Amino acid sequence: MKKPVIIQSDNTLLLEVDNPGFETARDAVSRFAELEKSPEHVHTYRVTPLSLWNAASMGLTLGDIISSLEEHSRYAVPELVLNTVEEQFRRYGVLKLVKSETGLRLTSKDALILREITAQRTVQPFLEERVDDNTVAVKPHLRGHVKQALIKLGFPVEDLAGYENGDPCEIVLREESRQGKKFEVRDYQKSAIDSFYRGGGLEGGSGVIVLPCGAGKTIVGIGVMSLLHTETLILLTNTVALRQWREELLDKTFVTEDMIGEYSGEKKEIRPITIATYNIMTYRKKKGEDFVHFNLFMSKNWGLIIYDEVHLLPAPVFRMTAEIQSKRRLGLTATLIREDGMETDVFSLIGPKKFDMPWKILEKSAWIAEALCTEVRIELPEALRAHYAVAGDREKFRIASENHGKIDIVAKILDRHRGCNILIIGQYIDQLKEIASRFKYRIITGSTPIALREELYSKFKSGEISTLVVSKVANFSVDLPDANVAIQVSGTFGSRQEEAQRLGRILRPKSGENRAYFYTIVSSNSVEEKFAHNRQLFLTEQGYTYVIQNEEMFDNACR
DNA sequence: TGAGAGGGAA
DNA sequence: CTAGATCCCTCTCA
Repeated sequence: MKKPVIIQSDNTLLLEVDNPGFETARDAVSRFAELEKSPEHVHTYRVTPLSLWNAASMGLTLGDIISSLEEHSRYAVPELVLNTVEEQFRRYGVLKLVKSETGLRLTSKDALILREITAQRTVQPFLEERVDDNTVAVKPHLRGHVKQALIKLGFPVEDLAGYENGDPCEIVLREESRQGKKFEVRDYQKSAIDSFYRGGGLEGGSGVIVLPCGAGKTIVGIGVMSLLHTETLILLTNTVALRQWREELLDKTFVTEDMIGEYSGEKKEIRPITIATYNIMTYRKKKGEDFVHFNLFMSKNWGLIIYDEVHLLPAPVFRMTAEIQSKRRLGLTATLIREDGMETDVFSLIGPKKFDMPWKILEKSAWIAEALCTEVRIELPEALRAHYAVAGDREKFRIASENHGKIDIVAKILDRHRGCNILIIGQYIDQLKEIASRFKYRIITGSTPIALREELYSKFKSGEISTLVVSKVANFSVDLPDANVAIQVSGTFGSRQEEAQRLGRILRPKSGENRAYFYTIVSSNSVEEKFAHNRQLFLTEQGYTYVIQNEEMFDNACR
């Protein structure tokens, strides 16, 4: 039997999808390589420095990686690839930050590399005197800056300088939630908590935990808090998430209401456990002035800072985080991918990836629903084609996205899943309004008042309403109820995390048949196809396949 | 005092 | 890059 992987000397790995060894190879390779392209038959992964460093920090050894490559490769692994893998992998840990009695030290067993590095202009401002051949003193308050500068030179630092303990705060998990339901931390959540707390040698260090939507990231955060027993600052994206965290804390721990503070536009409470939005942290009176609420970081002796949805962290919060490297930091996310090149900042300032679990494995053990993804491709109607041909690039995307023909497909899908809880998700308000009025469904957009949203959500939950039309609000609002069918009629310019979030909407485990359906409708032969494809990359990496159908195939499948 | 609209930011 | 959503502040009105 031919093996599934072809390794090319440019560090890309080609995986044959139809090969019987595909799944095993994919699971092995995705531990240390990133998915780059995923057309039908051959998927391309790339080994990057960052993917190797993350692997290294998760405890994978060079031997593991090389034997994975050799095991799945059809031909001999190119010498060039072996060399780069080895060189990049070894760079993690060449430089270490440690604490001495007198301060912070950068050390390396390799005196030559240390000399070369410390001669760099980008690093020098953060350094003090040389101690010996293998040691340089670092300005203690510039710990984050030096790490950022070094990773940009290609040398990720292993930060062993330790952490300051914050003020104590007792956080004890309940065995029964306040509503009387039995509460148990799931096995994979325990492993996640454990790999954060013990991984890397320093108790309760810093790093990122990656878990799919619906897999209980809040519980992981709370679990870590219950090990550290310290005053904690929690940062998150919006006020709905804020309330959700608060509820979970009250429900799953013995923490009382007066211990939890809300720091947002409305309230400015600072309590042993304080929950704040990123937005307020980045607020300033005028452009270029100081951040008004920066002091929140210093206002208490925090022992742990939790960054929810760490992939959305705004740049100023990175800068603030550089200043507080002696605090323990936990990042939570469903998708570590950032499309803006801040990956190395996450790595050096929050920490390396500590835990990651393929969605498909959670699906197998029924912690999340099984998802069937279908991409339906339809032609642009004759009337639009002429207009499309002469339109500019931006306009083309919009024309393709709002393709009228999509509405007929929506009708067919609705027909097929009669009686299910269905969400119709899209990006353009006009398009969504049209769909809503044609099928007589209620619509929720950013301008829908909170009270009305909640009313519609609860009707949806109770089954009074079977179908809702939602705009981009669906990407953010965590309290959007559970559905088993999602129909995506348009999406943004190829954001992988958006697709993941949207699929996450329907992944909460279902009673009965534990299965969910995700449809995305795309205009064929248009710019939309390319973007749709890019959106799917992350999910493909996680092992989901999109069944691609044209209109005719889709009709046949409906019969 | 609180609700609600409007503006700016990223 | 779009269009959309969010959040925070300030101002106004009752």
